[in-house]
Amino acid sequence: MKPIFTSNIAYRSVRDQVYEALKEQIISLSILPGTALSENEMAAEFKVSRTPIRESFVRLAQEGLVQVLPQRGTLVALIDRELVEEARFMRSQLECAIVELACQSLAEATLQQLDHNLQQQKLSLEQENVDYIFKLDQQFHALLFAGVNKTNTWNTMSLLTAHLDRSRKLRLLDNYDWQQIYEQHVEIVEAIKRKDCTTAAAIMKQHINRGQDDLAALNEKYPHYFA
Amino acid sequence: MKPIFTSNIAYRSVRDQVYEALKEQIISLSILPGTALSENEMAAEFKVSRTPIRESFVRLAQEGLVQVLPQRGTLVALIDRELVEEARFMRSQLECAIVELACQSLAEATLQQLDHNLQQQKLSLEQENVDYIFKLDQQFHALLFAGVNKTNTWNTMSLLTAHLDRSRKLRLLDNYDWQQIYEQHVEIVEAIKRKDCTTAAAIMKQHINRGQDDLAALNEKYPHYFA
DNA sequence: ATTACCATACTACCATACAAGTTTCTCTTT
DNA sequence: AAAGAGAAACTTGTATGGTAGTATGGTAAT
Repeated sequence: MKPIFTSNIAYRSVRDQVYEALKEQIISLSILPGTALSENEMAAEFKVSRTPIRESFVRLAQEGLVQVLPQRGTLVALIDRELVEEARFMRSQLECAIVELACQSLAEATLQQLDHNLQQQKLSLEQENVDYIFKLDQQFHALLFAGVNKTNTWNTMSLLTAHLDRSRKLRLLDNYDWQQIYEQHVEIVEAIKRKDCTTAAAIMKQHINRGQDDLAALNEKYPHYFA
Repeated sequence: MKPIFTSNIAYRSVRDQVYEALKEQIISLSILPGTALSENEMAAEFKVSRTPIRESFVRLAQEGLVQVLPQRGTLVALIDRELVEEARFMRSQLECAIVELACQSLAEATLQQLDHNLQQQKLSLEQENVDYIFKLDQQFHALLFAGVNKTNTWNTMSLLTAHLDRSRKLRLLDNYDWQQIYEQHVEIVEAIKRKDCTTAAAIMKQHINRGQDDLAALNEKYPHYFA
């Protein structure tokens, strides 16, 4: 009688697994901009058929992370400066609004999570564990959005900021300023605790727009990674 | 010798055509929330195989417009109030920022396009051509974003505001306030021409958040369309 | 040496076949 | 009549085959 859900509590299709794996590699620059991605090649690599590979390409193409040229090939998208600038604009606007909301009301649980995150950041900083810091940085901002019930906003924004992340990653290859980033994170949390909207937003704006001027230099240095 | 691009200046795959057609129908409520979409059915309807249908579903699922239940079926997503609220938040923040940018500098060509758009709005208003007004409204805001070189921001935002559009469409089925919408559009353009940032942003904020309170009533009236 | 041409080996796109899980209906049993 | 078991008709997920367009490399003609 009762159909009810019989299974699949956390079923993840091959398509989604491939999508996530590729996306991670593209954003982290494990796969460099401009690299050719053949359906057959990837199918062989992941030991699956072309179908789930293709469908993951469809998703990545929608986000602009790969470029599909019909009958010619699929490339990891080059870094588009226009996209990077817009991603920064979007992030700047939204993150500032979020942090002001956070000043008005933020769950106690979230504050604890933020503190915990900051502790881990400090640790990773001492250990110079760059990859993990990158993840913690992402998580820090995601926590702020989640804390004011704007998870979907974060997710949507992330579709564009993926491009920004790629340029950030490129920049951080030879220029570490994690110390400053960490300190700004601390200041932001402190301002939130004081409910000091103005300061929090000001630091956030500075925080997001830091490194804005380096983009042209990166383009000079790695011209073949840019569109 | 010269490989060059031999063809396909504006080739659109079946997948993309199906995607666009379905998306339009979902947002315009031609296909109602909760409707079952079978791959086989759609394949028969569009007279193509399941493959391009499936791939269009993948895209729609990524935007949250359809919900794929493995081995069970694919549904047009119900309207999620949380998504609608967040879409409104995101739009409010970004549109206000955009209109302020527009006050600072906007291409003359864009201003003309806006004026032309407003004329058409007025005409459609008199003719009560609702569907076309809806399109013109979209175009009006898209023009503002394009005028300050934030097309990608508009496109990314649209991924979330599609959900908002659906609730707006539902609301407009029995409640026409296009006159007010048109007047606000006029005021916004006038403020931009005066380079009056404050007023422009204020009206825009009001413009975006109009109808915010109706969502609960809609949920009451059409409960089976909501999640 | 250079150019034109053609065969070949790619590519992604679409169609189809098979697999595995879910729902629904029917028939049997009580 | 009600309930349970099982077959059949769905569903989406994955694999594979065929097609058309593109890039490449070799060959022949100039």
